[in-house]
Amino acid sequence: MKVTAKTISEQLGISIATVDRALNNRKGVSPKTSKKILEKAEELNYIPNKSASFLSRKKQVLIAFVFPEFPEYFWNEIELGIKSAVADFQDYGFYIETIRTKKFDIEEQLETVQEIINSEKYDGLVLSPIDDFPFIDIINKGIERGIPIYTLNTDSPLSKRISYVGADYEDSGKLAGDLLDKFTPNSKKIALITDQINTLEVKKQEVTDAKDSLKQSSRLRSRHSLQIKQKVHGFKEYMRKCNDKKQIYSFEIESNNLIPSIMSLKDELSDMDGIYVASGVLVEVATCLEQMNFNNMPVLLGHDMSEEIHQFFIRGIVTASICQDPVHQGYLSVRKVFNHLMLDIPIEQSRDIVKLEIVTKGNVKYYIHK
Amino acid sequence: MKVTAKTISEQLGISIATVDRALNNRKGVSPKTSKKILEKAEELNYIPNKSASFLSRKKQVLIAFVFPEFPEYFWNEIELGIKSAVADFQDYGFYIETIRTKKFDIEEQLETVQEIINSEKYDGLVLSPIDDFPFIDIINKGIERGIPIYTLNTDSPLSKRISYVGADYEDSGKLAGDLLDKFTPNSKKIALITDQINTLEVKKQEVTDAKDSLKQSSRLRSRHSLQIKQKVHGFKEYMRKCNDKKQIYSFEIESNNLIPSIMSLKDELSDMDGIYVASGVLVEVATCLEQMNFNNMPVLLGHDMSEEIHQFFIRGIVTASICQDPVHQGYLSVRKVFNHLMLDIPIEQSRDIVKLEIVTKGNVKYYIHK
DNA sequence: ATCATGATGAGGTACGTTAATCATATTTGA
DNA sequence: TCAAATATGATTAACGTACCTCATCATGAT
Repeated sequence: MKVTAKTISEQLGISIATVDRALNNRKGVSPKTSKKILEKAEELNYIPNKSASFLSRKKQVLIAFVFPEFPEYFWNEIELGIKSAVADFQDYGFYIETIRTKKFDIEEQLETVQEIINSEKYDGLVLSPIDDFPFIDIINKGIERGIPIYTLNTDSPLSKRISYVGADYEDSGKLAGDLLDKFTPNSKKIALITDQINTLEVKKQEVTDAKDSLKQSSRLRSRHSLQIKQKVHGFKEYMRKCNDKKQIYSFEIESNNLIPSIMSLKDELSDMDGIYVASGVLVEVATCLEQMNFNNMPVLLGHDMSEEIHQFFIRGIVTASICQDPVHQGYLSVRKVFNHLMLDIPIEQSRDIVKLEIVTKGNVKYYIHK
Repeated sequence: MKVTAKTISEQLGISIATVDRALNNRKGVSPKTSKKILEKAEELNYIPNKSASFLSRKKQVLIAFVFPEFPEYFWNEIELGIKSAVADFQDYGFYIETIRTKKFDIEEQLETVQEIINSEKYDGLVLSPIDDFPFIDIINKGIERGIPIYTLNTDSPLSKRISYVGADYEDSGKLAGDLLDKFTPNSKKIALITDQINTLEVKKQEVTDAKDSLKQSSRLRSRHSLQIKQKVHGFKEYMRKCNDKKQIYSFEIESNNLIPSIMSLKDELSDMDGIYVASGVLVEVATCLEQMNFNNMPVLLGHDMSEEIHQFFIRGIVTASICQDPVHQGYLSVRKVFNHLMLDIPIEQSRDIVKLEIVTKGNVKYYIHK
């Protein structure tokens, strides 16, 4: 019943040593013999025992995970997923260290990544870049120095990162359109709310050295993150294609002055039928909306989950939220790296797109832990 | 960095043999020494290496999974989840066989389970019972004979099954209420559609022998399955508590005459604002509704996912569906049994409730494979 | 003093794979 | 045809845990 390397060796009358050489394609086996062995392995459906393999190989791998501190709830959930994956894999000699950076501080994150690469302590790096462009160069340099780099939750698609695990934000925006459409069947006015991040202004050609992008700190500029741009594009795309009766009003609020800048929109928001908050300020918008206390409260839709948003669900202020199960996302990202580095499953520049899930009052309890 | 049994032995100056005896609480260790060793293990955060442990123990476990053939799409997805879990665990000597039974044939399923228990070939049994009552006795008998029995997707809560992995259907009905409420903000008339299954009429006291319930085959009767009863109860409960403006009209259709009995409801359905299909006949209801082609198509809501339902999403006939990610559910059930049987994680009569997920046209692609 | 009992140590084997060494073919090329 | 290169076999030692036997020593009961 159980097929081991010994089974193959016995059935073919070839020594285990040679079988092993063939299976791990080490030198010293003639092509004929090798072929015979591999065919037999196929025939018997031989699967090498991972436990024995790792035990024997005694390979140890340490991976660094770098992501922001905020939104706290979201990244704590991600960390839960990472932890549960580590529990599964640490027997195989696979270890992980997580390093948190400040949310909006792109320079700190760049420095942290640079330090990690320089330290040569880690066998791999998983990163959630705050912005895409400023990281292209540092990622590519790291890859060239032989350290595998992956992205998580946010991507830097033009870099040479090995793989991305996270959502398709274009799709996320489209789903928001679909939902708002369904929640406001006969209504017309929809608000789209976004805000910006502080990032480094970088043109691709002009950066040739990772240190360069650090030197450019004077050129900090506010703009939409890649993620927001994609959500907004998806949302508008959906509305254009599927629903030409609705009118979209876009509002830009100030990141460092959230509540006042939302409150100042009171008049505009008063006759909206629905509001879509594309960036991570759903709690703030909900807080303001509750204060405004309109006669006809608009449908409010946004992203992500937290204990606060939970409360807004219960009070009926927020109708629904679009989430990517962060625990699963964390687990998946670890698994991806494990497969690549420990099982030598080749990954060529890939994207693992996680599910978009719809959360309302009715199923929120499955999305809140503790 | 790495803590093994040897580390403990060296730090305490006690031989590995004794350390091992203490860690696996075998006899031959004085309480003092044992305490010292266990405390040291705790202090060093010693985690026995699963790989080495399983390799050494050479314990082999074979589990039988028994579930219906239909709905085909759903159970195929479950099987995918099971397979991926098996891929993770087979190195540890954990094997699984799946056995499919006919959907509505409760007698066949009882017989299959009896055969499995009698064969003594399996070290455990995971079962998705078609109905709850008829399985109480056979499960209890199996448990008494020492074979661990678990339920999956549908439960037999009054039996002594070790654990249940699946949804909370009461909650599922409530979520349906919540959604329908949100999709039909200003409307009044809601249809609730159900159908029945053929099951054995069993009173708890009267069955004392598993064979008895087989002998009673003449007493086949139609009634609502536990699952449907719970969904309907949850749905009505939600509507009662949260929305007294809506009127619910219940319709019972004939399981062996689906399409005609739905079509006969044409007049009643014509002025409904929303329809909730609580049992697994969403495709049939959607088919009929599309044919009826009302001026004001009602919002149609049901459960589960399939390629057919996908198509109805695209054509706008079905608005949303409430699902439990079947792949994950399958994976989870395997993991549960693995933890119990291989890691000796004690489970006392437990329920693992899986997430309820909302699927619409906007995120359906994440729920359809191939 | 003798014997049984239990605690402990020492040492070994096994699990399946990896990987090394050394010895023995067999083939290849000049 | 002989040396060099390559293929193969035989043997062995890890990896960390589980579990077995045998020897030793201390304790307390008789």
